[in-house]
Amino acid sequence: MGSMKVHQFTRGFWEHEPFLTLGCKRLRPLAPKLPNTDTTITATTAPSLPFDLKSFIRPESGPRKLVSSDDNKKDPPSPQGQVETHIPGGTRWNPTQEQIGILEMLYKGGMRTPNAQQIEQITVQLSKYGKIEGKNVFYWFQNHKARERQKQKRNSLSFSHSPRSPTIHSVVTLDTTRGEVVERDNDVEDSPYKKCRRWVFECLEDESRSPCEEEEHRTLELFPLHPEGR
Amino acid sequence: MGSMKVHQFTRGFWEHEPFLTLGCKRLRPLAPKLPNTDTTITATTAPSLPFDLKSFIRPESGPRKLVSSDDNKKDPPSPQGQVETHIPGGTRWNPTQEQIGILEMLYKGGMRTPNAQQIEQITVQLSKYGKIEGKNVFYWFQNHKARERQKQKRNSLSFSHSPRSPTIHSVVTLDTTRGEVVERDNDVEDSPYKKCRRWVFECLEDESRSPCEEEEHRTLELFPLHPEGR
DNA sequence: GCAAATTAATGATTTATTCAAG
DNA sequence: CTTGAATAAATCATTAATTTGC
Repeated sequence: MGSMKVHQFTRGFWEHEPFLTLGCKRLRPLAPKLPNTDTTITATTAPSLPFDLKSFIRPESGPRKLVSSDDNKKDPPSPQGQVETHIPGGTRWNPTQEQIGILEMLYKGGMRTPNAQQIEQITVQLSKYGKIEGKNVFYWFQNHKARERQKQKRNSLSFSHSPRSPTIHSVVTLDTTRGEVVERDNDVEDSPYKKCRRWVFECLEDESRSPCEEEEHRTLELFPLHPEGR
Repeated sequence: MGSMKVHQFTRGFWEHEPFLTLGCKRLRPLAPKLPNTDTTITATTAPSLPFDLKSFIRPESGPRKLVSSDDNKKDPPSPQGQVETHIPGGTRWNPTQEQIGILEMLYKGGMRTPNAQQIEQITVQLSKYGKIEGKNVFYWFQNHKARERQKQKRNSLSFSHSPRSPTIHSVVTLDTTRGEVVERDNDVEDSPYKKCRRWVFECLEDESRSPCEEEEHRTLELFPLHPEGR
């Protein structure tokens, strides 16, 4: 991955400029207060401003965003259209059986919304079984959570008719008493799978000690930060 | 006992809308903020890595929450002496005027959902005016877009009054002719502001133009920064 | 004049919905 | 149809700006 090099130019900032008021907004009705009326704000702005954005903006090699429709103007319209072209060479993640297995394990163990750090760890682990990125993990949890939820809702909603058909899974599933699973790999550490399994439970333990319920508890733990996008 | 979600109801209803607001945006807080060093804070501490994953990962195990006892909120009001007590990366981004200005410029220029690359660039630029991370940019666009939308909806909903007092401002200037905004500013190119403005528009141009270029925007390994629209 | 109490704004997360690859 | 991916809407949480009572 070519890490886009960005050499930082100027160390010195360009004195903050008055930054003329462009789009004004965010006003408070009751604000009879002036901003900094004081000072004409440093007229001393150094003329030397080596600020070559150009190198950043258009590194020749830099691929650009692409918008298929040319006339796709900005402007107010397009509430949400935002046509885009699809990713060229990028295919979507195709999880392997192992990966899914682990993810489900984590999910059943109570993990719902891993934070950045956890995602990273998970990604590292899962990458042993196939190509995967952090965002895949992130999305997986999002989707799985949502879909489990709607599945549940659907079920509870449909039991007015057929008294039995669904009756699926219920909570049972895998017995997540981690002790059971973990106990066997105390000696052999070579098997990546085993290692991973252990790691998984460690991870779970780390995150949520007890909350292993189906309920959608509001996040018990506030994550300080989150991944960039979603 | 179903899990009942308590509705907060603290949302702002009041919203008196003074038509046409031409005030200033985001006044400088009168609060304990340093008048001068305002922009220089965090100058040296920031690692100059343009692309540090750490910025995307949680910075550190910052003190979260740390709620005081619930008995009474009587927090020891720190006297004027030393106000700020927590700078460290535990607080949320507090944009400077310049940053907001640029972001709004971009927004008005049509940018709505910058991709990873763009976010990265923007972040680099904005970091010249204060501490900022990619996710802040990302969130800003999300929020701004959403709030502009609801504001508009609110407006269109309340146009039952004045038969003709259309809030004209919709289309707002913006002329992508690179740097030629409708400012009466001047022609001097030395102004950092101007340079910045040019950069902004280049950035925009970058996005809305370029017919099609295959690329591999996998800039961010870890988390989704919505590489492409859908 | 100040600082706590209020209130409006907005940054950050989570949830719901939608799109499209396979 | 299933499900990865992405966006929008809703919500939570914290901060800045004002009001208010000394």
